[in-house]
Amino acid sequence: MSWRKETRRAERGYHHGNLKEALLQAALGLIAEKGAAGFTFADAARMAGVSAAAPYRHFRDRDELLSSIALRGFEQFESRLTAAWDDGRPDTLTAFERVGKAYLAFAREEPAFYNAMFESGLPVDANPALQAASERAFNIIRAAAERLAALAPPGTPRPPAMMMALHIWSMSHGVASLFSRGDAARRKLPMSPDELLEAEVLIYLRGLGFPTDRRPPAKSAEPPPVPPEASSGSGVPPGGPWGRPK
Amino acid sequence: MSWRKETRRAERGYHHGNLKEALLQAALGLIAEKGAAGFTFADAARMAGVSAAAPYRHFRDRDELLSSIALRGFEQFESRLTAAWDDGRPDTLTAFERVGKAYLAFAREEPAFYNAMFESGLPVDANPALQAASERAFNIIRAAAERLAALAPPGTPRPPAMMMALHIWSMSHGVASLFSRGDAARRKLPMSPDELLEAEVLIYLRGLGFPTDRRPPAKSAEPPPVPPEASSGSGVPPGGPWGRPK
DNA sequence: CAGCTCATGTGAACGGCTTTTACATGAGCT
DNA sequence: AGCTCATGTAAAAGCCGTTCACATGAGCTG
Repeated sequence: MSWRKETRRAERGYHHGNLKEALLQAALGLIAEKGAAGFTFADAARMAGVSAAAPYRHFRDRDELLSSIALRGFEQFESRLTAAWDDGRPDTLTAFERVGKAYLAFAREEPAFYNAMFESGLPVDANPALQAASERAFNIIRAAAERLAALAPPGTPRPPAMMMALHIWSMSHGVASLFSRGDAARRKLPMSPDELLEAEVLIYLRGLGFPTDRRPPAKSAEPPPVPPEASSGSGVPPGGPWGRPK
Repeated sequence: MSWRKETRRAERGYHHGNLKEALLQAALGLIAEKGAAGFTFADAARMAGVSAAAPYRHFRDRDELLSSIALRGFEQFESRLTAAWDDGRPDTLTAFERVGKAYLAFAREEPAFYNAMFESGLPVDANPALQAASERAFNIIRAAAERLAALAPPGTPRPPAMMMALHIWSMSHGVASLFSRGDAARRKLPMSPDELLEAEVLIYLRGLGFPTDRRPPAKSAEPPPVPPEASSGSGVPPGGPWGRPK
Protein backbone atom coordinates (compact mmCIF):
# COMPACT_ATOMS: atom_id res chain seq x y z
CA MET A 1 0.00 0.00 0.00
CA SER A 2 2.89 2.33 0.53
CA TRP A 3 5.66 1.30 -1.89
CA ARG A 4 4.35 0.16 -5.19
CA LYS A 5 7.58 -1.67 -5.99
CA GLU A 6 7.15 -4.16 -3.21
CA THR A 7 3.66 -5.06 -4.31
CA ARG A 8 4.49 -5.18 -7.98
CA ARG A 9 7.72 -7.12 -7.74
CA ALA A 10 8.64 -10.10 -5.71
CA GLU A 11 11.05 -8.69 -3.12
CA ARG A 12 11.99 -5.29 -4.49
CA GLY A 13 15.17 -5.04 -6.50
CA TYR A 14 18.19 -2.91 -5.95
CA HIS A 15 16.18 0.29 -5.89
CA HIS A 16 13.49 0.91 -3.39
CA GLY A 17 11.39 3.28 -5.44
CA ASN A 18 9.91 5.24 -2.60
CA LEU A 19 12.55 5.32 0.05
CA LYS A 20 12.19 8.89 1.16
CA GLU A 21 8.56 8.45 1.99
CA ALA A 22 9.15 5.06 3.55
CA LEU A 23 11.81 6.55 5.81
CA LEU A 24 9.52 9.33 6.91
CA GLN A 25 6.80 6.86 7.78
CA ALA A 26 9.19 4.57 9.59
CA ALA A 27 10.62 7.46 11.57
CA LEU A 28 7.16 8.63 12.46
CA GLY A 29 6.34 5.25 13.90
CA LEU A 30 9.60 5.01 15.78
CA ILE A 31 9.26 8.46 17.28
CA ALA A 32 5.73 7.66 18.41
CA GLU A 33 7.10 4.57 20.12
CA LYS A 34 10.32 5.74 21.65
CA GLY A 35 10.38 9.50 21.39
CA ALA A 36 12.55 11.67 19.19
CA ALA A 37 15.52 11.08 21.49
CA GLY A 38 15.27 7.33 21.20
CA PHE A 39 14.71 7.34 17.48
CA THR A 40 17.61 6.17 15.38
CA PHE A 41 18.50 6.69 11.77
CA ALA A 42 19.74 3.13 11.44
CA ASP A 43 16.47 1.77 12.75
CA ALA A 44 14.49 3.69 10.20
CA ALA A 45 16.70 2.33 7.44
CA ARG A 46 16.29 -1.21 8.76
CA MET A 47 12.56 -0.80 8.93
CA ALA A 48 12.53 0.34 5.32
CA GLY A 49 14.64 -2.65 4.36
CA VAL A 50 17.69 -0.77 3.13
CA SER A 51 21.26 -0.41 4.31
CA ALA A 52 22.26 2.12 6.93
CA ALA A 53 23.88 4.34 4.32
CA ALA A 54 20.89 4.59 2.02
CA PRO A 55 19.05 7.30 3.94
CA TYR A 56 21.91 9.68 3.23
CA ARG A 57 20.77 9.83 -0.38
CA HIS A 58 17.59 11.56 0.83
CA PHE A 59 18.53 13.41 4.00
CA ARG A 60 21.76 15.21 4.81
CA ASP A 61 21.72 13.66 8.26
CA ARG A 62 19.50 12.46 11.04
CA ASP A 63 18.55 16.00 11.96
CA GLU A 64 17.25 16.74 8.53
CA LEU A 65 14.91 13.78 8.71
CA LEU A 66 13.69 15.03 12.05
CA SER A 67 13.19 18.50 10.64
CA SER A 68 11.23 17.12 7.72
CA ILE A 69 8.90 15.43 10.13
CA ALA A 70 8.53 18.55 12.21
CA LEU A 71 7.76 20.47 9.05
CA ARG A 72 5.02 18.08 8.08
CA GLY A 73 3.79 18.26 11.62
CA PHE A 74 3.42 22.01 11.49
CA GLU A 75 1.58 21.74 8.22
CA GLN A 76 -0.87 19.20 9.56
CA PHE A 77 -1.15 21.24 12.71
CA GLU A 78 -2.03 24.30 10.72
CA SER A 79 -4.61 22.48 8.75
CA ARG A 80 -6.26 21.06 11.84
CA LEU A 81 -6.36 24.45 13.49
CA THR A 82 -7.77 25.95 10.31
CA ALA A 83 -10.48 23.33 10.18
CA ALA A 84 -11.28 23.85 13.83
CA TRP A 85 -11.52 27.57 13.42
CA ASP A 86 -13.75 27.16 10.37
CA ASP A 87 -13.61 30.87 9.82
CA GLY A 88 -15.43 31.55 13.06
CA ARG A 89 -18.55 29.51 12.45
CA PRO A 90 -21.10 29.20 13.89
CA ASP A 91 -19.96 31.96 16.21
CA THR A 92 -16.60 33.35 17.14
CA LEU A 93 -16.48 32.11 20.69
CA THR A 94 -17.52 28.56 19.85
CA ALA A 95 -14.99 28.38 17.06
CA PHE A 96 -12.34 29.88 19.28
CA GLU A 97 -12.77 27.18 21.86
CA ARG A 98 -12.74 24.55 19.18
CA VAL A 99 -9.27 25.74 18.23
CA GLY A 100 -8.06 25.17 21.76
CA LYS A 101 -9.47 21.68 21.73
CA ALA A 102 -7.87 21.01 18.37
CA TYR A 103 -4.52 21.95 19.88
CA LEU A 104 -4.93 19.33 22.58
CA ALA A 105 -6.33 16.79 20.18
CA PHE A 106 -3.30 17.17 17.97
CA ALA A 107 -0.94 16.68 20.89
CA ARG A 108 -2.84 13.57 21.90
CA GLU A 109 -3.47 12.02 18.52
CA GLU A 110 -0.21 12.84 16.79
CA PRO A 111 2.37 12.28 19.48
CA ALA A 112 5.13 11.71 16.96
CA PHE A 113 4.55 14.99 15.18
CA TYR A 114 4.09 16.86 18.43
CA ASN A 115 7.27 15.35 19.74
CA ALA A 116 9.28 16.30 16.69
CA MET A 117 7.81 19.80 16.67
CA PHE A 118 8.08 20.76 20.30
CA GLU A 119 10.05 18.22 22.26
CA SER A 120 12.89 17.10 20.05
CA GLY A 121 15.07 20.04 20.91
CA LEU A 122 15.83 20.86 17.29
CA PRO A 123 16.54 24.50 16.60
CA VAL A 124 13.37 25.78 14.96
CA ASP A 125 14.88 29.18 14.23
CA ALA A 126 17.78 27.67 12.38
CA ASN A 127 15.49 26.29 9.69
CA PRO A 128 13.62 29.01 7.78
CA ALA A 129 11.09 26.56 6.36
CA LEU A 130 10.31 25.24 9.80
CA GLN A 131 10.08 28.67 11.25
CA ALA A 132 7.71 29.78 8.51
CA ALA A 133 5.50 26.74 8.95
CA SER A 134 5.39 27.27 12.68
CA GLU A 135 4.45 30.87 12.11
CA ARG A 136 1.68 29.92 9.71
CA ALA A 137 0.19 27.65 12.33
CA PHE A 138 0.38 30.34 14.95
CA ASN A 139 -1.25 32.78 12.58
CA ILE A 140 -4.45 30.77 12.72
CA ILE A 141 -4.64 31.40 16.43
CA ARG A 142 -3.72 34.97 15.81
CA ALA A 143 -6.41 35.49 13.22
CA ALA A 144 -8.96 33.97 15.54
CA ALA A 145 -7.84 36.26 18.35
CA GLU A 146 -8.10 39.18 15.99
CA ARG A 147 -11.73 38.42 15.31
CA LEU A 148 -12.45 37.82 18.93
CA ALA A 149 -10.78 41.04 19.98
CA ALA A 150 -12.97 42.94 17.58
CA LEU A 151 -15.94 41.74 19.56
CA ALA A 152 -14.70 43.14 22.85
CA PRO A 153 -17.52 44.81 24.72
CA PRO A 154 -17.60 48.52 23.97
CA GLY A 155 -17.09 49.85 27.51
CA THR A 156 -13.79 48.13 28.12
CA PRO A 157 -10.43 48.87 26.53
CA ARG A 158 -9.86 46.64 23.53
CA PRO A 159 -7.22 44.01 24.20
CA PRO A 160 -4.32 43.69 21.72
CA ALA A 161 -5.09 40.69 19.56
CA MET A 162 -1.47 39.65 19.37
CA MET A 163 -1.28 39.46 23.11
CA MET A 164 -4.47 37.46 23.31
CA ALA A 165 -3.14 35.06 20.75
CA LEU A 166 0.09 34.58 22.68
CA HIS A 167 -1.86 34.02 25.85
CA ILE A 168 -4.11 31.43 24.30
CA TRP A 169 -1.14 29.75 22.70
CA SER A 170 0.72 29.53 25.98
CA MET A 171 -2.31 28.12 27.78
CA SER A 172 -2.89 25.50 25.13
CA HIS A 173 0.75 24.61 24.96
CA GLY A 174 1.09 24.49 28.71
CA VAL A 175 -1.88 22.18 29.17
CA ALA A 176 -0.82 20.00 26.27
CA SER A 177 2.77 19.68 27.47
CA LEU A 178 1.96 19.07 31.09
CA PHE A 179 -1.18 17.00 30.99
CA SER A 180 -1.91 15.74 27.54
CA ARG A 181 1.27 13.89 26.67
CA GLY A 182 2.93 10.62 27.51
CA ASP A 183 3.18 9.67 31.12
CA ALA A 184 2.31 13.20 32.16
CA ALA A 185 -1.19 12.45 30.94
CA ARG A 186 -1.44 10.00 33.79
CA ARG A 187 -1.20 12.68 36.46
CA LYS A 188 -4.38 12.45 38.42
CA LEU A 189 -6.35 15.54 37.70
CA PRO A 190 -9.71 16.72 38.95
CA MET A 191 -10.76 17.18 35.32
CA SER A 192 -9.69 16.23 31.82
CA PRO A 193 -7.12 18.32 29.97
CA ASP A 194 -9.86 19.44 27.61
CA GLU A 195 -12.07 20.65 30.40
CA LEU A 196 -9.11 22.22 32.13
CA LEU A 197 -8.19 24.23 29.08
CA GLU A 198 -11.76 25.18 28.29
CA ALA A 199 -12.29 26.55 31.79
CA GLU A 200 -8.96 28.36 31.64
CA VAL A 201 -9.80 30.05 28.37
CA LEU A 202 -13.29 30.97 29.49
CA ILE A 203 -12.08 32.52 32.70
CA TYR A 204 -9.43 34.40 30.76
CA LEU A 205 -11.94 35.72 28.27
CA ARG A 206 -14.24 36.76 31.05
CA GLY A 207 -11.31 38.65 32.49
CA LEU A 208 -11.18 40.58 29.24
CA GLY A 209 -14.84 41.44 29.57
CA PHE A 210 -16.28 38.91 27.16
CA PRO A 211 -19.63 37.40 27.99
CA THR A 212 -18.85 33.74 28.41
CA ASP A 213 -22.10 32.08 29.29
CA ARG A 214 -22.51 28.95 27.20
CA ARG A 215 -23.99 29.33 23.75
CA PRO A 216 -27.71 30.04 23.48
CA PRO A 217 -29.71 26.83 23.94
CA ALA A 218 -31.16 26.78 20.43
CA LYS A 219 -29.41 26.31 17.07
CA SER A 220 -27.47 29.03 15.34
CA ALA A 221 -29.22 32.28 16.03
CA GLU A 222 -26.55 34.02 14.01
CA PRO A 223 -26.41 34.39 10.24
CA PRO A 224 -23.59 32.24 8.79
CA PRO A 225 -21.06 34.68 7.38
CA VAL A 226 -19.34 36.92 9.96
CA PRO A 227 -22.34 37.84 12.02
CA PRO A 228 -22.46 41.05 14.02
CA GLU A 229 -22.46 38.96 17.17
CA ALA A 230 -23.67 41.37 19.76
CA SER A 231 -23.27 39.93 23.22
CA SER A 232 -26.18 37.62 23.75
CA GLY A 233 -26.08 36.92 27.46
CA SER A 234 -25.61 38.15 30.96
CA GLY A 235 -21.86 37.93 31.39
CA VAL A 236 -21.75 35.79 34.49
CA PRO A 237 -22.16 32.07 33.89
CA PRO A 238 -24.48 30.18 36.19
CA GLY A 239 -21.88 28.47 38.32
CA GLY A 240 -18.62 29.52 36.73
CA PRO A 241 -16.80 28.08 33.73
CA TRP A 242 -15.64 25.13 35.81
CA GLY A 243 -19.03 23.54 35.83
CA ARG A 244 -21.72 22.86 38.31
CA PRO A 245 -20.77 21.47 41.73
CA LYS A 246 -23.05 18.52 41.01
CA MET B 1 37.08 24.47 45.56
CA SER B 2 35.12 21.51 44.33
CA TRP B 3 37.35 18.46 44.89
CA ARG B 4 39.54 18.82 47.84
CA LYS B 5 41.85 16.11 46.58
CA GLU B 6 42.92 18.08 43.61
CA THR B 7 43.85 21.07 45.69
CA ARG B 8 45.53 19.07 48.40
CA ARG B 9 47.51 16.75 46.22
CA ALA B 10 49.49 17.35 43.09
CA GLU B 11 47.32 15.81 40.34
CA ARG B 12 44.93 13.54 42.23
CA GLY B 13 45.87 9.91 42.67
CA TYR B 14 44.02 6.83 41.68
CA HIS B 15 40.89 7.85 43.53
CA HIS B 16 39.05 10.99 42.73
CA GLY B 17 37.56 11.65 46.13
CA ASN B 18 34.44 13.45 44.97
CA LEU B 19 33.57 11.95 41.67
CA LYS B 20 29.83 11.79 42.07
CA GLU B 21 29.58 15.48 42.71
CA ALA B 22 32.08 16.30 40.00
CA LEU B 23 30.04 14.30 37.49
CA LEU B 24 26.86 16.08 38.44
CA GLN B 25 28.51 19.44 38.01
CA ALA B 26 30.08 18.46 34.73
CA ALA B 27 26.78 17.13 33.41
CA LEU B 28 25.04 20.30 34.47
CA GLY B 29 27.47 22.35 32.46
CA LEU B 30 27.23 20.10 29.45
CA ILE B 31 23.45 20.10 29.47
CA ALA B 32 23.40 23.86 29.71
CA GLU B 33 25.65 23.97 26.66
CA LYS B 34 24.26 21.30 24.43
CA GLY B 35 20.95 20.23 25.89
CA ALA B 36 20.05 16.98 27.56
CA ALA B 37 19.94 15.24 24.19
CA GLY B 38 23.46 16.25 23.28
CA PHE B 39 24.91 15.52 26.67
CA THR B 40 27.05 12.43 26.87
CA PHE B 41 28.13 10.26 29.74
CA ALA B 42 31.62 9.89 28.34
CA ASP B 43 32.02 13.64 28.10
CA ALA B 44 31.15 14.10 31.72
CA ALA B 45 33.69 11.47 32.68
CA ARG B 46 36.32 13.14 30.55
CA MET B 47 35.56 16.49 32.09
CA ALA B 48 35.99 15.01 35.53
CA GLY B 49 39.28 13.49 34.47
CA VAL B 50 38.35 9.84 34.86
CA SER B 51 37.87 6.92 32.52
CA ALA B 52 34.57 6.31 30.74
CA ALA B 53 33.73 3.40 33.01
CA ALA B 54 34.20 5.24 36.30
CA PRO B 55 30.78 6.91 36.35
CA TYR B 56 29.17 3.49 36.57
CA ARG B 57 30.40 3.26 40.14
CA HIS B 58 28.05 6.10 41.01
CA PHE B 59 25.17 5.90 38.55
CA ARG B 60 23.49 2.82 37.16
CA ASP B 61 23.50 4.43 33.72
CA ARG B 62 23.27 7.68 31.88
CA ASP B 63 19.58 7.99 32.65
CA GLU B 64 20.17 7.81 36.36
CA LEU B 65 22.58 10.70 36.18
CA LEU B 66 19.99 12.66 34.27
CA SER B 67 17.35 11.78 36.82
CA SER B 68 19.60 12.89 39.64
CA ILE B 69 19.97 16.22 38.00
CA ALA B 70 16.25 16.52 37.42
CA LEU B 71 15.70 15.67 41.06
CA ARG B 72 18.04 18.40 42.22
CA GLY B 73 16.33 20.69 39.77
CA PHE B 74 12.93 20.07 41.28
CA GLU B 75 14.33 20.67 44.73
CA GLN B 76 15.87 23.97 43.75
CA PHE B 77 12.72 24.82 41.87
CA GLU B 78 10.66 24.19 44.95
CA SER B 79 12.90 26.29 47.05
CA ARG B 80 12.79 29.20 44.63
CA LEU B 81 9.03 29.04 44.42
CA THR B 82 8.84 28.86 48.21
CA ALA B 83 11.04 31.91 48.54
CA ALA B 84 9.01 33.77 45.93
CA TRP B 85 5.75 32.93 47.63
CA ASP B 86 7.17 34.01 50.99
CA ASP B 87 4.03 32.80 52.67
CA GLY B 88 1.93 35.38 50.91
CA ARG B 89 3.77 38.51 52.03
CA PRO B 90 3.26 41.40 51.72
CA ASP B 91 -0.10 40.49 50.25
CA THR B 92 -1.46 37.44 48.55
CA LEU B 93 -1.77 38.85 45.08
CA THR B 94 1.72 40.35 44.99
CA ALA B 95 3.23 37.14 46.26
CA PHE B 96 1.22 35.14 43.80
CA GLU B 97 2.59 37.06 40.89
CA ARG B 98 6.07 36.76 42.26
CA VAL B 99 5.66 33.00 42.04
CA GLY B 100 4.85 33.24 38.36
CA LYS B 101 7.92 35.35 37.78
CA ALA B 102 10.03 32.92 39.74
CA TYR B 103 8.86 30.16 37.40
CA LEU B 104 10.13 32.10 34.41
CA ALA B 105 13.28 33.17 36.16
CA PHE B 106 14.09 29.57 36.93
CA ALA B 107 13.59 28.54 33.32
CA ARG B 108 15.82 31.37 32.20
CA GLU B 109 18.55 31.17 34.79
CA GLU B 110 18.79 27.43 35.21
CA PRO B 111 18.45 26.13 31.69
CA ALA B 112 20.24 22.91 32.51
CA PHE B 113 17.92 22.03 35.35
CA TYR B 114 14.87 23.10 33.40
CA ASN B 115 16.00 21.03 30.47
CA ALA B 116 16.54 17.93 32.56
CA MET B 117 13.24 18.41 34.34
CA PHE B 118 10.93 19.18 31.48
CA GLU B 119 12.64 18.67 28.16
CA SER B 120 14.80 15.61 28.49
CA GLY B 121 11.98 13.21 27.85
CA LEU B 122 12.77 11.09 30.87
CA PRO B 123 9.79 9.32 32.39
CA VAL B 124 9.01 11.32 35.52
CA ASP B 125 6.35 8.89 36.65
CA ALA B 126 8.73 5.98 36.53
CA ASN B 127 10.86 7.47 39.28
CA PRO B 128 8.99 7.85 42.57
CA ALA B 129 11.56 10.24 44.01
CA LEU B 130 11.29 12.46 40.96
CA GLN B 131 7.55 12.34 40.98
CA ALA B 132 7.45 13.26 44.65
CA ALA B 133 9.85 16.15 44.17
CA SER B 134 7.84 17.42 41.23
CA GLU B 135 4.71 17.20 43.33
CA ARG B 136 6.30 19.12 46.18
CA ALA B 137 7.19 21.92 43.80
CA PHE B 138 3.68 22.00 42.41
CA ASN B 139 2.28 22.07 45.91
CA ILE B 140 3.77 25.51 46.42
CA ILE B 141 1.68 26.80 43.58
CA ARG B 142 -1.25 24.90 44.92
CA ALA B 143 -0.92 26.32 48.40
CA ALA B 144 -0.69 29.80 46.96
CA ALA B 145 -3.80 29.19 44.91
CA GLU B 146 -5.54 27.93 48.00
CA ARG B 147 -4.88 31.16 49.80
CA LEU B 148 -5.89 33.21 46.84
CA ALA B 149 -9.09 31.25 46.33
CA ALA B 150 -10.05 31.97 49.90
CA LEU B 151 -10.02 35.64 49.05
CA ALA B 152 -12.51 35.30 46.23
CA PRO B 153 -15.04 38.12 46.36
CA PRO B 154 -18.11 37.03 48.29
CA GLY B 155 -20.71 37.43 45.57
CA THR B 156 -19.12 35.07 43.08
CA PRO B 157 -18.83 31.28 43.33
CA ARG B 158 -15.52 30.29 44.88
CA PRO B 159 -13.16 28.76 42.32
CA PRO B 160 -11.61 25.37 43.13
CA ALA B 161 -8.07 26.06 44.27
CA MET B 162 -6.72 22.95 42.57
CA MET B 163 -8.08 24.10 39.26
CA MET B 164 -6.61 27.55 39.72
CA ALA B 165 -3.26 26.04 40.54
CA LEU B 166 -3.32 23.89 37.41
CA HIS B 167 -4.27 26.89 35.33
CA ILE B 168 -1.48 29.02 36.70
CA TRP B 169 0.94 26.18 36.26
CA SER B 170 -0.02 25.66 32.65
CA MET B 171 0.26 29.37 31.87
CA SER B 172 3.67 29.62 33.47
CA HIS B 173 4.88 26.48 31.83
CA GLY B 174 3.48 27.47 28.46
CA VAL B 175 5.13 30.87 28.49
CA ALA B 176 8.39 29.45 29.78
CA SER B 177 8.51 26.68 27.18
CA LEU B 178 7.49 28.79 24.24
CA PHE B 179 9.14 32.11 24.90
CA SER B 180 11.64 31.91 27.68
CA ARG B 181 13.94 29.15 26.51
CA GLY B 182 16.73 28.67 24.01
CA ASP B 183 16.16 29.92 20.54
CA ALA B 184 12.44 30.23 21.19
CA ALA B 185 13.31 33.16 23.39
CA ARG B 186 14.36 34.99 20.25
CA ARG B 187 10.85 35.01 18.80
CA LYS B 188 9.97 38.62 18.34
CA LEU B 189 7.28 39.44 20.82
CA PRO B 190 5.41 42.63 21.54
CA MET B 191 6.40 42.22 25.19
CA SER B 192 8.79 40.30 27.42
CA PRO B 193 7.84 36.84 28.64
CA ASP B 194 7.56 38.24 32.15
CA GLU B 195 5.13 40.92 31.07
CA LEU B 196 3.26 38.45 28.95
CA LEU B 197 2.75 36.08 31.85
CA GLU B 198 1.90 38.83 34.28
CA ALA B 199 -0.82 40.16 32.02
CA GLU B 200 -2.12 36.67 31.40
CA VAL B 201 -2.40 35.90 35.09
CA LEU B 202 -3.98 39.24 35.89
CA ILE B 203 -6.60 38.85 33.20
CA TYR B 204 -7.29 35.34 34.40
CA LEU B 205 -7.69 36.46 37.99
CA ARG B 206 -9.97 39.22 36.92
CA GLY B 207 -12.02 36.60 35.15
CA LEU B 208 -12.43 34.93 38.50
CA GLY B 209 -13.66 38.15 40.00
CA PHE B 210 -10.52 39.23 41.79
CA PRO B 211 -9.77 42.92 41.94
CA THR B 212 -6.54 43.25 40.01
CA ASP B 213 -5.64 46.90 40.16
CA ARG B 214 -2.00 47.34 41.05
CA ARG B 215 -1.03 47.39 44.69
CA PRO B 216 -1.87 50.41 46.80
CA PRO B 217 0.71 53.17 46.32
CA ALA B 218 1.98 53.22 49.92
CA LYS B 219 3.94 50.62 51.87
CA SER B 220 2.35 47.57 53.45
CA ALA B 221 -1.05 48.57 54.69
CA GLU B 222 -1.55 45.02 55.83
CA PRO B 223 -0.33 43.39 59.02
CA PRO B 224 2.44 40.85 58.28
CA PRO B 225 0.93 37.48 59.19
CA VAL B 226 -2.00 36.36 57.01
CA PRO B 227 -3.90 39.62 56.85
CA PRO B 228 -7.66 39.74 56.32
CA GLU B 229 -7.03 41.35 52.95
CA ALA B 230 -10.34 42.83 52.08
CA SER B 231 -10.40 43.99 48.49
CA SER B 232 -8.75 47.37 48.45
CA GLY B 233 -9.58 48.78 45.06
CA SER B 234 -12.11 49.34 42.35
CA GLY B 235 -11.82 46.12 40.35
CA VAL B 236 -11.15 47.52 36.93
CA PRO B 237 -7.56 48.54 36.28
CA PRO B 238 -6.95 51.87 34.63
CA GLY B 239 -6.13 50.63 31.16
CA GLY B 240 -6.11 46.90 31.48
CA PRO B 241 -3.42 44.58 32.75
CA TRP B 242 -1.47 44.91 29.53
CA GLY B 243 -0.32 48.39 30.35
CA ARG B 244 -0.89 51.83 29.02
CA PRO B 245 -0.90 52.34 25.26
CA LYS B 246 1.93 54.83 25.73
C1' DC C 1 17.75 -2.26 -29.20
C1' DA C 2 22.66 -0.65 -27.63
C1' DG C 3 24.80 2.21 -24.79
C1' DC C 4 25.38 6.03 -21.57
C1' DT C 5 24.52 8.46 -17.38
C1' DC C 6 23.18 9.54 -13.04
C1' DA C 7 20.21 8.87 -9.16
C1' DT C 8 19.97 5.57 -5.81
C1' DG C 9 21.54 1.67 -2.98
C1' DT C 10 25.59 -1.35 -0.85
C1' DG C 11 29.59 -2.72 2.09
C1' DA C 12 33.30 -1.59 4.56
C1' DA C 13 35.50 1.34 7.56
C1' DC C 14 36.26 5.13 11.18
C1' DG C 15 35.44 7.20 15.37
C1' DG C 16 32.45 7.82 19.26
C1' DC C 17 29.19 6.32 22.81
C1' DT C 18 27.21 2.98 26.30
C1' DT C 19 27.77 -0.74 29.07
C1' DT C 20 30.08 -4.94 31.01
C1' DT C 21 33.96 -7.51 32.85
C1' DA C 22 38.22 -8.65 34.84
C1' DC C 23 41.70 -6.49 37.15
C1' DA C 24 44.35 -2.58 39.92
C1' DT C 25 44.71 0.69 43.67
C1' DG C 26 44.74 2.42 48.02
C1' DA C 27 41.83 4.37 52.24
C1' DG C 28 40.37 2.90 56.44
C1' DC C 29 39.95 -0.53 59.80
C1' DT C 30 41.77 -4.30 62.88
C1' DA D 1 51.24 -5.09 58.87
C1' DG D 2 47.63 -6.91 56.58
C1' DC D 3 42.77 -7.21 54.93
C1' DT D 4 38.88 -5.64 52.57
C1' DC D 5 35.99 -3.20 49.83
C1' DA D 6 34.79 1.02 47.53
C1' DT D 7 36.47 3.16 43.69
C1' DG D 8 39.12 3.53 39.49
C1' DT D 9 41.19 1.44 34.84
C1' DA D 10 41.73 -1.01 30.45
C1' DA D 11 39.79 -3.70 27.12
C1' DA D 12 36.14 -5.38 24.54
C1' DA D 13 31.45 -5.97 22.49
C1' DG D 14 27.75 -3.87 20.29
C1' DC D 15 25.32 0.04 18.52
C1' DC D 16 25.16 4.61 15.89
C1' DG D 17 26.19 8.24 12.67
C1' DT D 18 28.70 9.29 8.78
C1' DT D 19 31.71 8.85 4.68
C1' DC D 20 33.59 6.77 0.59
C1' DA D 21 34.43 3.90 -3.19
C1' DC D 22 31.81 1.01 -5.79
C1' DA D 23 27.42 -1.48 -7.77
C1' DT D 24 22.95 -1.35 -9.99
C1' DG D 25 19.56 -0.36 -13.03
C1' DA D 26 15.84 3.28 -14.77
C1' DG D 27 15.37 6.28 -18.22
C1' DC D 28 17.08 8.75 -21.95
C1' DT D 29 19.47 9.14 -26.62
C1' DG D 30 20.26 7.64 -30.89
